[in-house]
Amino acid sequence: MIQFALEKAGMGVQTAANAHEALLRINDSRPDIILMDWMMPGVSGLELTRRLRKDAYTEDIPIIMLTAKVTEDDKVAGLEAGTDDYVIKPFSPRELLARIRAVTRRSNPADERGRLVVGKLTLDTISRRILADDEEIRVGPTEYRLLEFFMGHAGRAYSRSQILDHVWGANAYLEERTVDVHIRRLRKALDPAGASHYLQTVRGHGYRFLAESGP
Amino acid sequence: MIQFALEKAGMGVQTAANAHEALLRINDSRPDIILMDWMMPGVSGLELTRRLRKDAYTEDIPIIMLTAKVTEDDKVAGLEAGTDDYVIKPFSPRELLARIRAVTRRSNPADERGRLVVGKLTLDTISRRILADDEEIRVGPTEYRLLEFFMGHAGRAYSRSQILDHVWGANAYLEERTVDVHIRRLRKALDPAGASHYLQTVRGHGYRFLAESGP
DNA sequence: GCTGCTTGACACAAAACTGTAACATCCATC
DNA sequence: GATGGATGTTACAGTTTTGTGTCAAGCAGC
Repeated sequence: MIQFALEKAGMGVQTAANAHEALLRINDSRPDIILMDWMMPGVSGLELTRRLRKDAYTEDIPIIMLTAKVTEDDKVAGLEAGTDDYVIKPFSPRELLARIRAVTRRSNPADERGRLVVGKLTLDTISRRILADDEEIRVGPTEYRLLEFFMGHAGRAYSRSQILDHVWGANAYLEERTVDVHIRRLRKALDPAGASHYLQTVRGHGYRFLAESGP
Repeated sequence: MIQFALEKAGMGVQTAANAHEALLRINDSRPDIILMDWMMPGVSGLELTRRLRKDAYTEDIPIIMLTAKVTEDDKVAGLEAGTDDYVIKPFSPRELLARIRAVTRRSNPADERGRLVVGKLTLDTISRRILADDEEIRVGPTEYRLLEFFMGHAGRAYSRSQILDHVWGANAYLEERTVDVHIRRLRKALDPAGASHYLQTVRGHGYRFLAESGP
C-alpha cells in the first residue's frame, strides 16, 4: 500500500523483506531515503540504522522509522542511532509523504531552486532544458535523465548496474553495455559545448560526473 | 516594517489583522501570494491555510508562513495543510524577498491591465483576445484556456496529465492524447502569425511554452 | 429540427528514440 | 610489444512517441 502511494507520487520504490536484503539493495542502488519498520525479522531496525550510519556510503541517507508505537526511550535510542523521523502507525499516505518531503528537503536543498549547476552546465528541471553557457543542448529523454542523475550526484562514481537502477528504474532488465551507449550519446551532445569531459570513465567500475572543469 | 520593505520592492501589499479580515480581502482581490503569521488571534494560520486550500478560487495561491519558531511537528502539519514555505523570525527583508520570489516564480502574473505578454504574443484576459503583432488570432474556448495557461506559466515544462489538470480541471477524465490535438489546433492558429514555435514539444514528457532567447 | 461550431477520440503517418550487436580502440599486465 | 579484457563507436531494426486528418457527438442559437 505504501509502495503504491509513493509510486503514485512519482517516486521510485524498492522493497526488502528483511535487514539483510535491505542492505544488499541499499548498497546496490543508493536510495534517496529509507523507510524502515522498527520490527523486522532478524536484525532490528535500530541495529540496521546503526550499521548504515557507520558506513560512509550510506551515512547520509535519511531514515524514517515506521512503528506501531514508540516510547520515549525508544525514541531516544532511535535518534541516537541516527533515525531522522518517526511515523507512527496507523498513518495516512499523505502524512507519510509530508514527512518524506520534510526530511528530504532538509538533507537535499539542491533541487530547491529547480536548477542543478555544475561548472558551465546548467540543468533546469523546471523547463526541462540543458544549458551550457546559455546555449541549449538537446538530448533525448533517457540522456536527460542520465544527466540529471549525474549532476545531482556529481563527484561520485557509479557502476553500470547502479546507473541502470537509478536512471532506468529497479526493474529494468537491460544489458549493462547499454549504459555505455547512452553515455556516448550524452558525450556527443555535450561535446560541441566543450562539456563532454565532465563525464569520466572509471575503468573497471563505471562512470563519474566530475565537478571541476578543465580540459 | 514588512509592508514597507515589500512596497519598496515594487509589490502591492494589503494587510489584515485577523483571519476573518484576511478572508474578506483575499476573496475581494485575489492576491499573488499570502504571508501569514502562524499565531493569529482567533482562527490559527494552520486553520486558515486549510480553508484556503479547500476553495477552488484560492487553492493555488502560494502561502508563506511567518513564525517565531517551528518544530518538526509544526512543519509537517503546515506542509500537510498546504503551506509552501516557512520563514522563521527574526528574518531580514532580503531573506523574505528571496523566499517570495522562489515561491512565486512559478507563474507569470498578468499585468495591471490583465494582459500577458510573451514574445510577440499578447493575451488580453479582459477582452479574451489573442494578439500577435496587433493582429487578432481567433481560437476556440479550449485553445484559449490552453494558451492562457501556457502564457501564465511560460518556460515551464508540463506533462499531459498536468496540462489536463490545469486546463480541463482535476476531475476531467480524458485521453492524454487529446492534449496533443489541442496543441495542434493552437499551433495551427498561431502559425499564420509566425508564432507556433513558442509551443515546444518536450519529448517523453509533454509540452512547454517558451520564447527563444535569440534576438 | 437545422446549422455551424466545438470537442474528444481514433487511426494512420512520420519522426524520434532505444537497446543490441558487431567491430574498433584503448589499456594494464605480463 | 603481445594479449585479453574493458571501453568507445557505429549501424540498425524494432519500438515508442508525437503529428495530423477525419469523424461522430454535443451544444448553442436560430
